[in-house]
Formats: sequence, structure tokens, C-alpha cells
Amino acid sequence: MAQAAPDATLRRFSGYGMKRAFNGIQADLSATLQPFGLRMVTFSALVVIHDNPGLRQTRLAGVLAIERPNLVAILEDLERADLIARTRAETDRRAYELSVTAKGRTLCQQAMAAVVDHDRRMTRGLSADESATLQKLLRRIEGNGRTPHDRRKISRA
Amino acid sequence: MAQAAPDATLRRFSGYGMKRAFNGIQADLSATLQPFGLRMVTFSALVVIHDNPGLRQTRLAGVLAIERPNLVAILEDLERADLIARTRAETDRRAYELSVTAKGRTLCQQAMAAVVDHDRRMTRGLSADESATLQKLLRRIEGNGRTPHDRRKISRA
DNA sequence: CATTATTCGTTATTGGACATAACTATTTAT
DNA sequence: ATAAATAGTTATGTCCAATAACGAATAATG
Repeated sequence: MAQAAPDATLRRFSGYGMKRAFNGIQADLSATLQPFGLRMVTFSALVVIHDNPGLRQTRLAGVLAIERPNLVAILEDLERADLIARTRAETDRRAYELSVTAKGRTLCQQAMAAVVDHDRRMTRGLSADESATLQKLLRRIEGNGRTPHDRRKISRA
Repeated sequence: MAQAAPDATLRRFSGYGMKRAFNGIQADLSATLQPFGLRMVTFSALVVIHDNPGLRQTRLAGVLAIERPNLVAILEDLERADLIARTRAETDRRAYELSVTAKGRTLCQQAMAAVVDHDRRMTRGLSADESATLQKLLRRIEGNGRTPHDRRKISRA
């Protein structure tokens, strides 16, 4: 097996290249979010709640492909930091409606700006066309992959 | 914020799309490798050792961007399953030289065939050109990302 | 040659993300 | 009225990744 790189066989797989790329992204994103007291999953949740006030937890879980039990700690972290509020839905006493606080809105927007920079760093050297191509290809792969068990028919928020 | 999808803001980031794509890949890969008693990191290590007999641990860590302490359990799993062997290097009594056993070779090749199928499933709907483009773009992003602390000058195996 | 610095593999620990089963309370379906 | 489904929660476990520190061996230095 005389190959140029020791991991040449693995390099043939899209999954391996993606893992390698994503590892770098994740480390940079983590460092980017750390000053805001956020991490990848709490940032994602905060942004979606920010954009969709009144969202319910089960819908949030579906949108982010996060298992509902795992959402509990995420939301607790955000609530404890006074970034979101949870109010019982009037039409269903089992459900909460999620919204950002004023503090959460501000932090969300600040973190967003930092993440825009992070993304620019990560995609340095890619043209706008290439970035769009990448997104398109990733979306196709995402559609091919296994979906979370919880990905059932999601009710409107 | 009237947007088409609840996570539309996040969809602007390459990292988010990659995470979503990679999550699906990882789940499928995990299921694919499970019948072989392997998981992502043990499979990767087995393949690289298979392709590079006599490889040393520190080099393997560098090749796979895995922290050296984390390699210990991975290699123990492979050794316990009789898939690899570790022999003390003659030229350096601190180091091990890694190689696959006959059993490891067989299993490696069987798992490889399954992973080829997995990759084909994951990239269904992508042309050969598109797959090559994806790999190229991922490599560029990988180069932009943060590298592991341990990524210092790697000695030859 | 002796001393210091570096390297190899290891132990220990912790954090982050993700998966599953089971549960109570509430709502929906029959 | 009863059974089934749903929303959120608790508990637990797996996988992968990061860091500090260590003893033994090797390399570098004077």
C-alpha cells in the first residue's frame, strides 16, 4: 500500500473530510462563543428562539434536530442566564412558549456578529459561488442522512 | 423576523449546514460499523494502521488529528479485539510499532466495503464532479480551521 | 560525561454533544 | 368514559475531544 498520505484511503470518504473540516470549525466556534457564555447548541437555540418568538420546545427540537430530553438542559442554561423566558402556552397547559429577553436579544445580536466573523474565517479562500455550492451539496447530503427518531410530524409552534 | 424556515439565520453559516450534514453521516456510519464491533475512531485507526504497517502512535495521532491520550483507549480496543498488534520499536524503546493482525486485515477490508456503501448512500444525488468539488472545498475549510495543539512537527513513523 | 530538555506513551479528569427509556400531566381520539 | 398520543422532564449511557501531569527513554547541550 504505497500511498501519498497515510490516511489516503479515508480521504476517499466524504464523511471523513467533513469530520476533519467540522472539527476545526467546531473548535473555532467554541472559542468564538465562549466570551458570550454560549456554546454551539445554546447559541443555535438562542438564535432560533430570537427569530421565532413563541416557539414551543418540541418544534425547536425538530428545527435543530436535537432530541427533546437534551433540550431541557440547553434551555435551562439560557433561562438561568436570563437570555430566554418560558411561559405556559394558553392553548395547551403542557407546552411552553419560548421567547428572548431584552438581554437575550442584545447578546444574540452580539454573538451573531462574532459568528459572522468566525464563518468568514472558516470559509476564507472560498468564493461566494463556492460557498453557495458547498451549502447546496451539504443540504443534499443532509437529506440523505439518517434523521433523528424524534423527527415526526411537528406541530406548528 | 419573517423568514421561510425557523433556522434560516443559522443556515447562512457553513458550520451549521456542515454539522447537520455530518450528524446524519455519523449516525449512518455508526450503524454501518456496529456489526463489525467498530466505531468511527476505531475504524479510522484500523484503516490507517492497515495501510501503514509499523506506524508509531504519535504519528497516528497526528495523521488522524486525535490527541495522544485519546489514542490509548482506541488502540486498546483494537488490540483487545485482536485486530492490531503493538511491538516495541527496535530503535526507540519508548515507542510502539503498530500493525494489523490477519484477523484485523480481514475485518478491515470487510468494514471498508460496508463503508464504501455507506458513503455512496450519503452522497447519493451528487455527481462525481460534485463529490470532487465537495472534497476540495472541505479541504480548504479544514486548512482554515484550528488545528489540534498536538499538531507539532511529526517524526517519521 | 553529566546535565538539561524533549519526546513517547500513559493515567486521570472533564466537557460537549447525542441517544434511549421511562415517567407525569395534559390533550386528543375512540 | 376510556385509551392513545403528546409535551416536557428525569435519568442514564455512549462517543468524541480537550487538558494537565507523569515516568521512562532519548536527544541536545556544555
